[in-house]
Amino acid sequence: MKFFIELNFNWNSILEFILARGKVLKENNELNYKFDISQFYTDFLKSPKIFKNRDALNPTYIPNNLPHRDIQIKRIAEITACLLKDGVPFNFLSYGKTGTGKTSVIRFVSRKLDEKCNEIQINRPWWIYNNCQQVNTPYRILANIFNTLSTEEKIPPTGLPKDIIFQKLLNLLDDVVGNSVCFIVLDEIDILIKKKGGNEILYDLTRLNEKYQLKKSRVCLIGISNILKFKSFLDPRVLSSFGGEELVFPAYNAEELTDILQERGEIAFFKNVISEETIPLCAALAAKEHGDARKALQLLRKAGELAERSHNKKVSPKFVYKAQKSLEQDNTEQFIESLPKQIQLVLCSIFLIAKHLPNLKIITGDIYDVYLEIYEKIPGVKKLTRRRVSDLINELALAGIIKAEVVSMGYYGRSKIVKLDIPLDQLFKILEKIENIKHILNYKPIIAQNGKAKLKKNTFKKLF
DNA sequence: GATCCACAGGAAATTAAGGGTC
DNA sequence: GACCCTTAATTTCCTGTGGATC
Repeated sequence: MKFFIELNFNWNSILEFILARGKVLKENNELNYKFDISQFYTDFLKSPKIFKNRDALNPTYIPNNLPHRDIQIKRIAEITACLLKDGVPFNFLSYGKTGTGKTSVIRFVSRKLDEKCNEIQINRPWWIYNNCQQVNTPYRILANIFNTLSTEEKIPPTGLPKDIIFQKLLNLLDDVVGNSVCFIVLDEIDILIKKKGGNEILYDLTRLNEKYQLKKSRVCLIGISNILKFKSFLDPRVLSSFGGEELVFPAYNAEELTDILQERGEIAFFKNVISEETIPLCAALAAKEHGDARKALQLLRKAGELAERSHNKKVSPKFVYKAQKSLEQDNTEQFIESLPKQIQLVLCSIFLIAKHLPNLKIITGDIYDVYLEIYEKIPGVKKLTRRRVSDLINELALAGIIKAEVVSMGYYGRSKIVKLDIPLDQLFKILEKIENIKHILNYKPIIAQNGKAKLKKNTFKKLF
């Protein structure tokens, strides 16, 4: 499809071709092909066994050794060690980009600390993990902590006043945690802070020990963030509660990622399954993406699975390249399919303009106009305002589906120029799979019907 | 230098849904 | 059942933007 773009072919004819071809292939497939699941399992069993422990490549797997994180492990061990002598560790913050081992190091230290508590026969601390991307309202954070500690009573998703839950939590902490410490780990804490009430709940949690006078138990707060500058959003009172304790997790380089993959590979695969060049290649590809160890592990796992499916005994570099392509496609497809209907409609509006007017600079006003033309074609979808559609465009840009750049055209106003960041044909194939959307894909927007893009007082004329 | 355009985007208000208490 | 509470999604209102044009 790349050469189609370069030669500037007419998209209508291309899409008609794709549609027609797709239809023929589909019909042929339906007539001649039947998937034999029993045979598939039989064949799968005959394929060489290459995975010894597949879970070792999961991001949640904590190995017995974490390479290149000794400094951070030592620092957290120093902060938390006082617990072994009846002390209360300081609250602290950890920073680092995605896949730099922040959560893994904390889980690793928590496991070692638990083992030591068992060894010297003192009460083990509680560890409560809260990912603020999923649980990010004050109410839900309190409910999550309560529900983790409580085996009987559970807090519902909504309904109770916050102060009631707070009081229940205080009682529960003393009952369940007893004379020990409860570590509350707030992953992606920056998301919480940007939300209304985020600073207040942090303030309350950091003051549990003093202000609310827990009788027996103690609480220690650990904040984890991907954003180095997030402290600027913190309330000074909250910031002071973290006592200046901070840990930075630098990104891994290719050599460090190679070491990590080497160790995990030995746990995950049977001996001599991985080609010599495979691990350095995975490491190099992941290092390009900000040294993300999670990506590197995902790549190695997918490469292994592809080799297994094609009955190969070796995980060679060709499977790494295939895995990379497959992961990118899978992620985009899954993401778009899981989007709410309204945002899918906005994306569909952009698609229709790009399809029918490939040379047009797409602006927010055009997108909204096309959105107004198509939203009624989907049952149960109500019209959104321009303001909301503007936010949805931003969400698509944030997800990397489109590129959006604010430009000023002086006397002709200010708008956003939007460009698709994935190939048009790939987007077509994804949208075609969405039940309520697929029938709109052949619609021709009014701006394409009369051959005139939005030109208010010749606005954006110079952009053509 | 004032005016204008077409929005961008922040903040507060509103709405609907889910749930609890009395 | 009335009322209270929370949440997420959305609307409404508003100010800001920045460079071409007047």
